[in-house]
Amino acid sequence: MREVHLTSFVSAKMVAERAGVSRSAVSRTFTDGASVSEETRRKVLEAADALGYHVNHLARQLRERSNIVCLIVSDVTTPIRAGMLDILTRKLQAVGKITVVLNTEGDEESVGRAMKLTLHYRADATVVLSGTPSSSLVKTALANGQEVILINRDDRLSGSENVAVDNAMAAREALFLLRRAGCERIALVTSSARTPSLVARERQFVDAGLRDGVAVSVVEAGPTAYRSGFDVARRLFARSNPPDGVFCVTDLLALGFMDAARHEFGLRIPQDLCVVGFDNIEQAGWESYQLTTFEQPLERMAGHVVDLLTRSEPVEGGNDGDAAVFEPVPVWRKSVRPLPGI
Amino acid sequence: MREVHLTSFVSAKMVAERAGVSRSAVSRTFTDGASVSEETRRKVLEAADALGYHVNHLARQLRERSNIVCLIVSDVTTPIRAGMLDILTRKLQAVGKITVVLNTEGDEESVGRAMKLTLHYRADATVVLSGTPSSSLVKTALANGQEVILINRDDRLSGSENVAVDNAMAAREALFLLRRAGCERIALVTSSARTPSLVARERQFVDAGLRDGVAVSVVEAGPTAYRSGFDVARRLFARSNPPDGVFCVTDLLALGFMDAARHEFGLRIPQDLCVVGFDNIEQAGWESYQLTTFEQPLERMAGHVVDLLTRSEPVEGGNDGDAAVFEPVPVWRKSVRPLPGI
DNA sequence: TTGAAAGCGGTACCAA
DNA sequence: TTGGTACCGCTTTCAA
Repeated sequence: MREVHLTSFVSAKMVAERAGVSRSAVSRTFTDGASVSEETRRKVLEAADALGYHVNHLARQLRERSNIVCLIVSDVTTPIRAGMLDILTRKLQAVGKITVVLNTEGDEESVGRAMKLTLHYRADATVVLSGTPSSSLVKTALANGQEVILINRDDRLSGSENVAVDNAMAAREALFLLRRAGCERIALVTSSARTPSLVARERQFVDAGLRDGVAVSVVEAGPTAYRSGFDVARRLFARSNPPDGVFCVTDLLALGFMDAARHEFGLRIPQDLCVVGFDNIEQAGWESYQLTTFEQPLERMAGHVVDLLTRSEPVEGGNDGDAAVFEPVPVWRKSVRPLPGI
Repeated sequence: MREVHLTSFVSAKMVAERAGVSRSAVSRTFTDGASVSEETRRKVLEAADALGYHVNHLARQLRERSNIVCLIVSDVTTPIRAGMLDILTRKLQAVGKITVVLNTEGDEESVGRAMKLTLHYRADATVVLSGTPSSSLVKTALANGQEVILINRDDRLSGSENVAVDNAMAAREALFLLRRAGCERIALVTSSARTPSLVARERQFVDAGLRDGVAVSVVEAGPTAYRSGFDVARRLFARSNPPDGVFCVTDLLALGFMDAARHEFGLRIPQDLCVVGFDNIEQAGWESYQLTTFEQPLERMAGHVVDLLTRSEPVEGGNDGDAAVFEPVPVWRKSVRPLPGI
């Protein structure tokens, strides 16, 4: 490789000229399974290397798919989101797709803008991690031959594919753990972000309580964040009749809750208070927390997304079947008493 | 909007046909400052809406820039990286650019593959958050008219632009804090990932010690992670003559270190042990840690990146000037004794 | 195996 | 203001 200083991308034409062959020859050299003689191929590769040529995949897509996947997401700094993003980008890259991250505020308008961008950039697929796109935009996307995959948004939008985690199962199990530990005043801490999957966790937990004949008090924190969990615990334990067993719909809330309980009120966990979370973010395993929680099987969920995007024959006009739902796996640590009365 | 079911993107031609105008008219309708009559514009917009048309920005790039920026990054789940990614995607979107996230392992080969992708996808710019691209690839990128921005990689690659944080300043200040607190056995905990900026922090801290006449013992943990900090503390405090003041080159290391010191050895922080971190990730402010640290001014750094990418006249053939360096801001919390002997 | 030509979805220029 | 035309970089078909 020698020359530099062009200030603009080198094209196949330039390579062709330098190699003394036709543009077609250059193209063929870079498409597998095309017929080029060893001789031409060598000349082309040499010229390409000298010029620093790379095939323009965007021009290529004028005929085929773009291999672009858009990820619509908010709260990227949140460990669970960052985790999902990490795994998805990896797996997508592994199958030759590139990921455009569209960072939104999660509100309808912002998500709408993002959806339009996915259309502008001819993404093969849109994967929605947060927020809910309007159904008309989903329809447009599908009509344009784009796949739409919704993750952990339990609202079924016609035509989209859905992958989700089994909230009901986690909620039931969480209640079980708390009751087995002998907790008598059980509370559910939820967030002000009423996303479908948070709401599902909440409702299922309360319902499970109803079935068991235990009253669950529901308390709404602020946004899904450490600070919200912290603040809500300060409120709760400053009042009479505070809970002795809590299910937080998110690890982040749980971690904040634990910190306030311990450092502001001197509560011991799990002796005085049992806490269960959800997500199994890395911090839940840190020595200061050792939170018992439920892990979202991100790896498998992302794998499923990739499967959907790579199966040979995408379902015409989208999917109307059920969501693929994955079982969260319980992660037993130390924030819940193992046996009653201990 | 009515019809659906096309399974492939709608083009300007289709809109033109439906609206009964020429392709040019459609194009003009969607480029600002073009001259179209109200009447045609209306017809076009109507047809476009009915068909669900969106301009193909990828085709547009055949003539102009792509407005794609590639972010090369590893360890996305790490709070500091997630934070950078969050801010950058936001700010880039705000100026009409979209972000392709290229998730790498940080090693040369993986970064090299990513660099090639940025060329394939005709990115206007490549921003490297982790790993170091080979200088020949950087040269190729620049030769193709792409801007290359390196963040926190102190190795100067000719032609690239650099933005970094002032490691020397933080290292000096960290030592000052520890010494003022009366620490006598000072250690530096670094990671096995010998990235330029980690190495700089380490070297500068040791040098500052030398100047002050205090010996600093350097201990290398595993990769930059909580667990590494934890393990290294277990090793250190199981031996004679353990440190009483530690600068960890990363908050994540510091947090793990604190947890092991407290929970495995019963050490009190800051009474028995002072700890200083770097990054100011969210978790550093959590009640269980209250880590004194240095904040990377991500907001300003990202702002600078965007400035570089949006200035009207990019420097021909790249930049060879100095890096833009930003001062980390000290965040005083509770992991260091405020005054000697307390 | 090769080169010429057409077409992918746009934009820009030109003459009407 | 409008439509026709050329061209952006690439792949594919077609004839040689």
